[in-house]
Amino acid sequence: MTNQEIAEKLREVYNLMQLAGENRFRAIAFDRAAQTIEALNEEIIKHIDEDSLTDIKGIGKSIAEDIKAYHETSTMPVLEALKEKVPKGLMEWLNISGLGPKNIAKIHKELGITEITELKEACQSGAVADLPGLGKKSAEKILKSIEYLEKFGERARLDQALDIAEPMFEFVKNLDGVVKCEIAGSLRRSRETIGDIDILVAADQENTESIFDAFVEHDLVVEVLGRGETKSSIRTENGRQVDLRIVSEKEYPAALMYFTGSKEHNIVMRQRARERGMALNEYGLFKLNDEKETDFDQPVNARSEKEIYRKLDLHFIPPEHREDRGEFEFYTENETMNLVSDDDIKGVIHAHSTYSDGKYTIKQMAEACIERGYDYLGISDHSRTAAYAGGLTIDEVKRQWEDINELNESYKSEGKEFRIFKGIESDILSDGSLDYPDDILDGFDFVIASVHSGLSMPQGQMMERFLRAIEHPATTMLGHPTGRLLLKRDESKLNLNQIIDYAAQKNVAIEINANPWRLDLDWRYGNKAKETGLITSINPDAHSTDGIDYIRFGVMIARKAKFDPARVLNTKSAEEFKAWLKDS
DNA sequence: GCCGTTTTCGGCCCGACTGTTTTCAGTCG
Repeated sequence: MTNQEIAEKLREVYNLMQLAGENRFRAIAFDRAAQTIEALNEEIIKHIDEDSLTDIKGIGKSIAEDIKAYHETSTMPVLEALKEKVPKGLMEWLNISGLGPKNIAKIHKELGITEITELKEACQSGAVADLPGLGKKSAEKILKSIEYLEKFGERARLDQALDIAEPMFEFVKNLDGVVKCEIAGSLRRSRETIGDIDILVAADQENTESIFDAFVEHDLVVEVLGRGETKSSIRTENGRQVDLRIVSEKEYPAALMYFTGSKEHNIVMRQRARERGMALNEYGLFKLNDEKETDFDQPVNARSEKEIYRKLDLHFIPPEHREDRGEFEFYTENETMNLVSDDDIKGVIHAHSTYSDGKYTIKQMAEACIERGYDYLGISDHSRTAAYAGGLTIDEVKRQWEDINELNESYKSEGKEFRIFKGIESDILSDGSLDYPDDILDGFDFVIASVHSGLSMPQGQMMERFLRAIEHPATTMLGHPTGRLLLKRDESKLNLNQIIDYAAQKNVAIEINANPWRLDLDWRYGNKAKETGLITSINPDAHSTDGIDYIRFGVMIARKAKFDPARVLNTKSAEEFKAWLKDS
């Protein structure tokens, strides 16, 4: 039983409670408990064994009992009771934007339908529009949302979101009257998937009309979802929603903080303001009046996000860390955290060539690295078991080594500092062994051990497999530990906290696979990684020269996961990297 | 359902926008 599994169950309770019309705060308690458990640095099982569940903030007697029941019986009474009450199909309706729990319950109750296909029909037939409190426009909106949901999904990957957000941002930034402009929301926080895109603008009131006009007429816009005095929303051709919010220059810092989120971070910030006799909203920081209400006539002067944090006894919290996962404790004590940045990256580790399933030769990949200013390339093609990906036989490995030697010598003779390291992405076989005999493994400069098959093994077996791979003296690092593909394939069942502990102990790194489909190791394990001193490597897993640029996404995630340059292998120079490989 | 050094009961962040309403409920972030 993983933390993730328990969190999912609790979140299911939260969703079903909303649909059942349960008390809002009771429902929220389950959501908060889920959030807390996801952020734990240790396994929840430990708390069950030690009977210390209620020591965790947000978990009281009742939820502790639910968790224990689930541990013992694989069922949760509160969840089972809700499932009796709420039809399963309705859960999916919650993903339809513009349709919330109240109206879902109403439609279900009045029309007796439970499936999205039925909902679609009811919208088309006019049955939904005839319900009290709903109308023609509501039905149309629901229908359209379903269509987009079916076509594009609920969320987009980081790279997909940036492809829309960046041109949109450039466009808005340069409009007449725009004084300040930034991308806010989950994109500013470097989340691995994005729901919608938020752009914030500071402008004088007389210019807001024309800015909104230009925004809703942008080429990427296919539908205007809303247009108000301070906010407009549009949908782009690839189904993403973009919100543009315009505030005055004075309101900008508080608005930026507000629209950056996360929701959980904002809630804590508002609580902190209240504890200090102030109120924080998107317009600014204000004093409270005698009735403990926001007194808009008494603003507290704060001209930047940094100053708002200072007024609430905090140092500036970088957007990446605004998730209510320990940032308040850290930035009370510390002014900054040293975080890795793009400029720190010196080399490219984990790249494929035409020897296996890469599109370009080793030389072409190396040239692309040189062009981008990197000092070294670690080639790591697939190992022999990965036949589907052209995994290398022992003979091919030996030939590749010769190729690399030759290339390195030619760079040397040309007076170039650049060098190529010999690596392999070795499959971790089902019993946890690596994919070549030891004498071959010893010939590589580095070995990335990855799982590519049997991804859905039971957790116990999978853990044995991973721990054995970590133990192997040839293993330099683990590749994409969970095997997930974002929005497409789930993580393998793992106790990652234990894997991190063991890897750190054995001086084995765990990569942050920077491919935007993966972004694995997940940033949520950043606290655990920091605590254990785990080393990572920001690896593009490049299958082409363009793929090298994935490093950008990896750096975003590494920052979010609180990695400083010293704990990132490829911030080392080639010589330092070589020395580290020898020592480890 | 959870929480607490003003509290063990009574709060729990808060404002914009929309659609369906005649003053507000639902949804969103």
